[in-house]
Amino acid sequence: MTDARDSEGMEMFGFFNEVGIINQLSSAILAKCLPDGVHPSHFAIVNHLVRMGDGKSPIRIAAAMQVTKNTMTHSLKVLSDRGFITVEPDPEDGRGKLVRLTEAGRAFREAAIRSVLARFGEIVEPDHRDAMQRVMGDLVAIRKLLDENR
Amino acid sequence: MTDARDSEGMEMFGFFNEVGIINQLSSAILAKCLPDGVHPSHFAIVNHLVRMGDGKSPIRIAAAMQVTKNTMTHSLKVLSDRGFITVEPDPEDGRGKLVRLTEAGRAFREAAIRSVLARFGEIVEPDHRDAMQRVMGDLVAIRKLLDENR
DNA sequence: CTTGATTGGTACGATGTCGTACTATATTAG
DNA sequence: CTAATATAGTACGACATCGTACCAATCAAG
Repeated sequence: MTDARDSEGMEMFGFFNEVGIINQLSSAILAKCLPDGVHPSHFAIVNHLVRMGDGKSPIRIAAAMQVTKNTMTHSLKVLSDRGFITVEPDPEDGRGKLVRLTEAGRAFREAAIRSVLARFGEIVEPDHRDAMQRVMGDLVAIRKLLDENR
Repeated sequence: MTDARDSEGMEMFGFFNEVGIINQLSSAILAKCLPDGVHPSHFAIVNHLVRMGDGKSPIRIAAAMQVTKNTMTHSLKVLSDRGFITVEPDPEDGRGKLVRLTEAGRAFREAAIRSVLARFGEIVEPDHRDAMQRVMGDLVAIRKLLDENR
C-alpha cells in the first residue's frame, strides 16, 4: 500500500469520523429538548408524518427513516402508547397498517420544534448556518452515493 | 414564529438529517467489513490506540471516542476477550488502568483497514473524495461548536 | 384454482449505549 | 492528620437497533 493511497484512506476516515461526532453531539442536544422517554428517532417519525403527510404504512416510514421494520414496529408502539399516533389496519391490504397522527402528536411536534430551535438558536451562529448551507450539496451527493451502494 | 425563522430552522434540521443518514450508512458499510462480533466502535478504539499510542487509561479513550466511561468499560471487555488489547492496573494510580495493544490487535487493525479501504474504493469516486475534502473544514468548525456546547 | 414466491408485520434474543448508583483511590481543606 | 471532595472504574437496569425466524396476506405462474 502506497503512502498516497494511505493518506486518501485516512482522509475518508477523517470525514466519516467528523460526521459521526456531529451526529452524536447533535442527537444528544436534541434529546435534551424532548420529554423524558421520547427519543430523537421518535421525534423524527412524527416530524416526517407532519411534513410528508400521515396515513402511511410502517414499512414506508421505516424506509424513509432508514431503519429496519423491526425498529419501526418498536418505535410506533412507543408513539402509540404516548397517544401521538394511531395504528390501524389498512382496509385495502390485509397485511398492512396505516399510521395517523393525533392532535397530541401534532402538538408534541410543535412544542418540540420550538424547544429545539430555541436551544440551537443559543448555540449556532450565522457563520455556522452559512457553513451548513455551504456543505449541504456535497453531503447530499455523498448520502446518495452511500444509499445506492447499501 | 416567522417564515424566515422557520426556514432557517428547517435548514438546520436538514443538515443534521443528512449527517445522521451518512453516519448510519457509512457505519453499516464499515460493519460489513469487520469480523462478526466486532463493532465499528471497537475498530475505532483500536485504530485510535495505534494512531495516538497505547498505554492510555479507559477514561481518556472514552473522552477521545465521545462515549461514556460505562460504554468504554464494556467495549474494552469485548476487545480484551478477543485478545486485541490488555487492560492492567496503572502502577502510578491505584484507581486507574492502562490499555495496551497486543500483536493480534495491531494485525486486526491492519486487516480491517485493508478490507474497508477496498470496499470504499469500490464505492467512492474522485468526485466524492473531493467533496469530502471540501467540506472537512466546515464540518470541523461545526463539530467544535457542538463540542463546546455539550 | 392451486401453488410458490413476495411482502407487511411481529416475536425473540443479542448488542451498543446511556443514566444512576456504588466502591475504591486520590486530592484538597482545615 | 482528618474530613470532604473529586476521580477511575464497575454493576445494574433501561432502551434503541439489528438479525433471524416466523406468520399472514397478496401476487404470480401454471
